[in-house]
Amino acid sequence: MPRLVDVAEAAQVSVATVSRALNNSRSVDPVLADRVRAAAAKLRYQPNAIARNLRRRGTRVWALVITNINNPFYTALARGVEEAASELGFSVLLYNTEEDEARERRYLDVAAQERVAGAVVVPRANNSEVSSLLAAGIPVVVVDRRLDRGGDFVTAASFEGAVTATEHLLHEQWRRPACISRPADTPTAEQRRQGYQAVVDRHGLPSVVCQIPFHAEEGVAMVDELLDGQEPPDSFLTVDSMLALVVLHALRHRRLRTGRDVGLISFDDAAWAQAVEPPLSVVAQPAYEIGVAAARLLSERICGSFDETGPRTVTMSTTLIVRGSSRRPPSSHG
Amino acid sequence: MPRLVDVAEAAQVSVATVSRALNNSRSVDPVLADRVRAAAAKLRYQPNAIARNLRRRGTRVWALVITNINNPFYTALARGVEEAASELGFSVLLYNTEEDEARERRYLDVAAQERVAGAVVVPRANNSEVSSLLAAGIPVVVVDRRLDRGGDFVTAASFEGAVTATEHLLHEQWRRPACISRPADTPTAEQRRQGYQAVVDRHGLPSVVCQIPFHAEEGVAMVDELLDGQEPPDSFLTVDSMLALVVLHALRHRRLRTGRDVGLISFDDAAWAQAVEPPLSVVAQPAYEIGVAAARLLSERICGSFDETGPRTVTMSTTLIVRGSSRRPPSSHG
DNA sequence: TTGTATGCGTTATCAA
DNA sequence: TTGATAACGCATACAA
Repeated sequence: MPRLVDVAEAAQVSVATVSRALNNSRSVDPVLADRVRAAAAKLRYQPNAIARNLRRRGTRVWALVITNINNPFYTALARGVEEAASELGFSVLLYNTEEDEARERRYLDVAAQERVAGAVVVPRANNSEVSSLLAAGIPVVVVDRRLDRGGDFVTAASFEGAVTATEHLLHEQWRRPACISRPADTPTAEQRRQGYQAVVDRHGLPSVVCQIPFHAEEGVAMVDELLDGQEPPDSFLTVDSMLALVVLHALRHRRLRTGRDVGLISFDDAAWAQAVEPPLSVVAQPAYEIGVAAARLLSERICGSFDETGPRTVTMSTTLIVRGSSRRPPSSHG
Repeated sequence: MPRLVDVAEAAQVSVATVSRALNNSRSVDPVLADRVRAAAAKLRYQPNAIARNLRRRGTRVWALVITNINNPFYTALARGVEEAASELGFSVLLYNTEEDEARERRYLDVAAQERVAGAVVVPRANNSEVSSLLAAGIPVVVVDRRLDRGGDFVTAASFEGAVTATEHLLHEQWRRPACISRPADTPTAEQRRQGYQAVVDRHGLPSVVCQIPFHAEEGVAMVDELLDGQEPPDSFLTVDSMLALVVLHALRHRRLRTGRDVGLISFDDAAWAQAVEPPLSVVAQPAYEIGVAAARLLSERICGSFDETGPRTVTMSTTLIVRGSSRRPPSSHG
């Protein structure tokens, strides 16, 4: 690969002039600049980012650490981050932790070693450690799941969304809603569970919570168990779209239909939500916008415009979208 | 951030020894090595990958260029690439082109400038240019969509998969299958269309092809138009799962039911395929495995073990999974 | 405005 | 086995 010196030689100028011309920094004679650009083009010169980074003491790369790339919520978020990053001139390193602590730790260390300019992180749990980044002076924007000690934070209003969803179920006259959630150390899932709990408590209804591990094959079996219980739930709030699929699967086995025999509402407006019959009611999160917002905060921190500002929190509101799956037909009341 | 010299000072040795101890290269006195490791730990030393890369003249980073991160097929593929890369000690830069030529070009240039060790690329079209990478001596593994001039290539058997799917539709006694595809410069979509075409041609049936742009809002309208035609199709083969959603949407409007009024089979076994009623028949592609295979080829090229070997092609076979949506009930024959 | 020369933090070569 | 030192390719301070 051609280097700056090669371009300099071809253009009959010094490396400094080439550097200046190519980075259009300061004043450089238009004639020389043209000669340099021509030479660079002819040689197909691509600046060496490694050397540039070393000299500038910083990369143009962000780390994006997510827990599950198969979850459409996170891919939408990733799209937002990547798009915003790209517009700001940053590349994005993708790290998929698969909800695994060891992997998360390793990835955060690697990101620190790569000297990323900043990181957007969905922590596995609320006690995850982003200190290797912070200690290196690398700004971190925590996303989706709150962190005990982190930097800026962007999330959706999980508690409120769950409250709205649960109240909606009750309003539809369902009387035994269950909450299908995730392990209790998953901040967002836990907040949604609490929102659900607050509502059923207030109505003096029993709380039925099922916490399904992320990698569980037995998710369907766990819901089955619930349905086999003495007083099975008559409706469900699932805290992510993959759990909605689990519930739908369990219901199908028993020929139970949503929007008639049981109620169902889920977090996340998945692409398929309107393809099932009846269409799935959801609490939609602005996943893409969350990603973009995180990117904005990160870029501000990197520019140093908010050096003295403490951690900022951006909470996006969720949207209740009532479709068919949560409705209770009049005939089945009581 | 502490540097090698800081560790050296703390451990009372030279930088060379620190470097050797930390990279456990060559022989270094166990006592000194311990002292070095202790000092490094105490200082929370994180090696500076930028400097290391400059010195070693190469990064431990791959570029992954995909066209649409919202397509579950590509996220599954990305997961495969990322996971394999991580095991091999590489980080992955994610570039999402959104099927946009200019973005693709820009991303490939940036990747070249970042001096990635290799790239896994889903080209937008068959005339996409990966030359900026190849010219830089960066190995490229092309994935999913064939490229006129590229490196190694990993894909699924699109033509054959489409043949199988179309034959299945005919076997179920559907008589006017349509192919819902993508613009003709999308290699994989085009191969699937050709597979479909080969079968209908052989049976003397009319070919009904609808090419829906990637970002089209009017997808549903285009399918509507098909259904409004003089002799509307009685069944559909969609070349990706997002098109299946489009068709399902159009059918719902007309209260047409798959597996009864019309037949439907789609490429890609999306997570929701079994959640619709009836469950969706699909031609499954091993997306994750394609990603892993691409990673393997790339790593072999990087190691230089296949320097003299010409471009290799790996074709994974697809799997026909017949569920309910493609069935034609006996009552509706003829 | 241009050129020379230095240093960014490592690794690797070479001599001790 | 260890240490001093020279690159790696670029950006910039400084001198011209």
